[in-house]
Amino acid sequence: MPISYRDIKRICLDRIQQRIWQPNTYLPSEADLAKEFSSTRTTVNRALRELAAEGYLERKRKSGTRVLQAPIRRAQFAISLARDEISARGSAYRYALVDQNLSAAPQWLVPRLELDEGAEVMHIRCLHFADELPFQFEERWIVADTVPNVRQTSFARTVPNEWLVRNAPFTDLTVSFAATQADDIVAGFLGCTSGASLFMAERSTGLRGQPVTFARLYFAPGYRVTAKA
Amino acid sequence: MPISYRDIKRICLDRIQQRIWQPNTYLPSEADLAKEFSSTRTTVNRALRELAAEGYLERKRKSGTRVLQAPIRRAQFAISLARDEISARGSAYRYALVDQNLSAAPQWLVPRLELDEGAEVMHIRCLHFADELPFQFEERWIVADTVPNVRQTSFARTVPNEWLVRNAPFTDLTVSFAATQADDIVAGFLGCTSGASLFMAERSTGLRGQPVTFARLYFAPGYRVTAKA
DNA sequence: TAGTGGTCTAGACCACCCG
DNA sequence: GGGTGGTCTAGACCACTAT
Repeated sequence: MPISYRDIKRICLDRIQQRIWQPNTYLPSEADLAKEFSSTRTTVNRALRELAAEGYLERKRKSGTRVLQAPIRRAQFAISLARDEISARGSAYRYALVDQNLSAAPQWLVPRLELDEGAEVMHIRCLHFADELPFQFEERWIVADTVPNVRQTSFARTVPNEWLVRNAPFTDLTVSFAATQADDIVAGFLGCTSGASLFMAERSTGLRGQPVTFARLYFAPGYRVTAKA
Repeated sequence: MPISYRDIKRICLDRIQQRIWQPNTYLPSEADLAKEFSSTRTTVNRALRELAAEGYLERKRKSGTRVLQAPIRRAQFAISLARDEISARGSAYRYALVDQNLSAAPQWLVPRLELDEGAEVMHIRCLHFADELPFQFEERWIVADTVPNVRQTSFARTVPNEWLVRNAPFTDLTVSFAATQADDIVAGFLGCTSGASLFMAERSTGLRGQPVTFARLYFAPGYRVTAKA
């Protein structure tokens, strides 16, 4: 019964984590490992390639495969739809539109999305509730030239995020997290005190270089985002 | 000249993004695609496997390969050392210890790290400066039983994070982000007003189930973390 | 039961790069 | 120059699962 690349991967990871293979030292060559495991170089290659992709190893032609001192661990934060996040917590989801209107992009947004001066955007403000408590206040701008349908769309009953997934494919995504202070407006919508410290996410997407949408998501106090790596 | 799996991957990604292959529909089988590209199934397999890993496709035996409606985009935040983050911005880095002391773990930390009641921890408070401005205030607890060396270590000139990388390997990592309000102490160290809204990261690591360290990182006002996907 | 992806083998050529 | 990883080919068997 042949040994699988998964087995080889697991064995190698053990050796790394138990420091049998010391940080900053070189592994045996693929050919040698293949002999050791009675396998082929193709199979060993896949195991090591994946361990390198996961940040444990660095591979270079001729030099060989080296154990990284501090494994580069990338924490992944899944930025999902509010509905999914709330459902996953076992809470009831409700959406509510605050208002929407088509107008020229605000000045600060122009450089941010690399818009043309005076480009039309659909501005939407809305709320996401978890068990009838405000969970997230969302402010979003959708570029009308890139997503023409948006001019005729009412978001009274349609969640902007979910509509976009179906109607505006994107290829580029940038997400950032920051802390901010609730102003009177946001505080009102989230039902918190003005000046409260809020977790904020900003998300912009584009389609092959063309700007699609920019969103600011204000989370109710106490929110945190977690990732295991 | 044979076609590479990268070429195939790029062509397939184009077809997905241009909706030539519609969301929720099935791709031709690997064997058919291999014919189309005058390649082999092995090569096509690698291309599709990677696209699936990146969240564009879902693959199942017998059913085939399906285009996902909303590509699952995972934003990756590299959690790096303060020194690296500050250097990357082109600023000068400086470290300063506030204090350190060995004592019993505070009550709230016990369940958090699944410690034994009364376990000894090294408590460290320190600062990271960028161009002489406070950048991050760090409060950290290192479990002495898991990392015995810590009892004899002075962090006056040694950055805890960097020392841990060399002396305490870890296998498990949890990171979370939240917003918090600066109390008087933190405000003093960061040179901001008390009550300011701060971005906070919490990071705990373990070694095969054993707790190693827990850290709270308070960033100076205005900090944000960004990821492209 | 049949079709599809998952994986392994055995061999080959090549690109890169250190000495 | 020579060793190492990167990749492709051609073929095979198997595991899963829809029908």
